[in-house]
Amino acid sequence: MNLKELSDLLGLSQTTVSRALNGYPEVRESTRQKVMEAARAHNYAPNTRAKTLATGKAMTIGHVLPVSKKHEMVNPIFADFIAGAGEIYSDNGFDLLLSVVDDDSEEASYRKLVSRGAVDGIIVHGPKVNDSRIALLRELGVPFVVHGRSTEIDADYSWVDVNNTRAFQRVTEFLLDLGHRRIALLNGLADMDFATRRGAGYLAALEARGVQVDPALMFHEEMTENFGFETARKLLAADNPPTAFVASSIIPAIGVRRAISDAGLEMGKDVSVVIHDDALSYFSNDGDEPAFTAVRSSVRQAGRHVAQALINKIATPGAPVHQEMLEAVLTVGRSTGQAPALRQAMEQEK
Amino acid sequence: MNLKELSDLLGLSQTTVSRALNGYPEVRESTRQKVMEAARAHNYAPNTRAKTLATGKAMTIGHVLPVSKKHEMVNPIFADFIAGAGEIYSDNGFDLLLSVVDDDSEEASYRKLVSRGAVDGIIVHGPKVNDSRIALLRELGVPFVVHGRSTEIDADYSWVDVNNTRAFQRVTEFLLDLGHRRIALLNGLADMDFATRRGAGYLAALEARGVQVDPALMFHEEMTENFGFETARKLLAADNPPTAFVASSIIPAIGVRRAISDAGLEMGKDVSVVIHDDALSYFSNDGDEPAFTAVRSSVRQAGRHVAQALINKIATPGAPVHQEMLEAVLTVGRSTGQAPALRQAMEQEK
DNA sequence: CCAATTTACCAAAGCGCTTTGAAAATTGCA
DNA sequence: TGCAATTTTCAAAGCGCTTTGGTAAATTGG
Repeated sequence: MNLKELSDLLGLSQTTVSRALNGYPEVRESTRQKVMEAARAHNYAPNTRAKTLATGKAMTIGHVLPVSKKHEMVNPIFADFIAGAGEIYSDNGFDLLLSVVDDDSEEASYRKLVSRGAVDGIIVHGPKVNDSRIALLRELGVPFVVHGRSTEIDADYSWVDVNNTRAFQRVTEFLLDLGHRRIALLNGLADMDFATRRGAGYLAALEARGVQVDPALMFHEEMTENFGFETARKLLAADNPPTAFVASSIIPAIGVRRAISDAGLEMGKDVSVVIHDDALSYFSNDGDEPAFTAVRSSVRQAGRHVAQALINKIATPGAPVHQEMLEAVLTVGRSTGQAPALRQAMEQEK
Repeated sequence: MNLKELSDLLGLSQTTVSRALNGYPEVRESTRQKVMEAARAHNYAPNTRAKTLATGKAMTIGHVLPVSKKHEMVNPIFADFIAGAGEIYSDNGFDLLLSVVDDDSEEASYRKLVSRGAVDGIIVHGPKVNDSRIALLRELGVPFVVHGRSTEIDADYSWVDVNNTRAFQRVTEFLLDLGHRRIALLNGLADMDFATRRGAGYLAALEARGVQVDPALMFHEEMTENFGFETARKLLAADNPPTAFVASSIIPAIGVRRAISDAGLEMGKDVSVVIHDDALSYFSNDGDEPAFTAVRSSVRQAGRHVAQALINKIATPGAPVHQEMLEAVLTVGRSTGQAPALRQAMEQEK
């Protein structure tokens, strides 16, 4: 069923039917009712491609999912983020175009998305330090919003980010307050912007307290369960092991937990663990007393915010950039406790 | 830059430029070269919407991601599946349209996707027992492929599925061979088709060996880490605890592992665990001796197969249905060992 | 060398919609 | 009742592409 057929059926012109359907005022209310009803009855929905061609708006948002064919990693926060963004798109009549591209052809993929006129706007995932995509998208003149930020780029662009530095400074301070001095950091890949900021927060906390930084306790890797496990296993078996771990995501933290219990130690007593919790749906870390002490910031919520910001940007081209900082909430769970040394000292005092 | 501008620039007609670009024979090779070059130089790519309008093909595959607003779950295998499918789409010039919809309006969403002419084909995720979407999509006459199958529907439709029944029968037999008799099953939601098949495999193995089935050891729930943890915690604390667990995914199994070590037990010795491993990228369970004994079947690979099947179907409308069964590989890891009773018996024999 | 092909290109129609500009129908008011 | 103002409807153009049905130019064969 297309517009012509529907309007022939109703004995009206395509113009009138179109206007009736799209809520224009210059059509009698009784006519509109009839049209609406007929459309519903015949399951008519305007052809997307024709409509977007005529209006010049694609009503589509592009997401590029870079997937390395080498290590086959696909970011686990992606699904939750998309779910959040997708809710907003549905509510606003936008489609979501997902482009899965090989790591090294990401830029070409953005270019093509725009020159094909396939999307009205783009969301940038996982910005790196000094990310070249920002300059590219500005050059292409397409509206975009970054989930995260990119250090060293001072151009004005729209972003929604968690205050990573502050979050990691807080959890590190929290561990320091508990008497921990050797604190390992399991961070994301070094070129990722969020990892840089988290590292900075961690260092700021240590330095503010005059605690010596040990580079041998700082790790940058793909945030797999195995990374957490192997790193913690080695550290715990070595001389002078850390008494606490800061993990960039719940996934490596699960590996850390495994290594701790394999070593016959108890998490929250012998070794403390704090995490950044993205509130992934299959790894809920909530309740009165969550498994992990965490700075939490829902990535699904971030998806909603980013999507809304982009839609606003598309609706109002001239508007100023949208820059939004989300604060992470620090929640204490069962994975942290006083450093063993401090506990002993306090017991002796008694 | 659009076709008209490009052809004016070249002093050629739109027809010729279009044909040159699309590889038709009736254009001189030297002209084609010139056109190609100019297109590249000016970063011309044909407008997707105009092109698809003219050809009548959307060159887009639809995926519907149902997201319950209640429990906010988004299937963690989704991202990996999409990554696999997306690779195939990219290679074949298809776009991926992702529709995030609320649980209860999923059907309406398929309807609209088709009547809007937004997609050439649809992939069905997470089929339930007697899934109504199959009848719906047949009625709509749109090509589709199901990732999984739907019991009780005998209509011919295309699917790619893992042999879930066989896989779970095998792991259950494996545990029985090790002397386990009380084996808990942590399955997915009861209305999911895969859960039904897995349950059937588990039961078939027990029955074949004449082992009494204890319904109190079978659980159907959303496959979260917490489900695994809580279930195992309670079972291990109760009278007559199971000596082995079969988990439908690595995620609840991680919870089971946590409960085991919290109870002061050792996985692989006191309690055995086997899993279905979807080979999620952030939870690699491979290497010489993986953490978990598992039946493995890469969901990313499944994504590739499903996507390819759908593309073929679109290209050849008359072709017979595609039904493909993937077998899962049983790999022995560190999470399984002889049942304590059997071990004792064998030690006495010596 | 000229008719018959073949080659290389082009004008225009059409995909299904929105939107402009105009016409027809209705209403208001003297 | 008559005419201007207003409301309602319509025909046709246009969005950027593909494709049909040509035509002129180049090539071939006898």
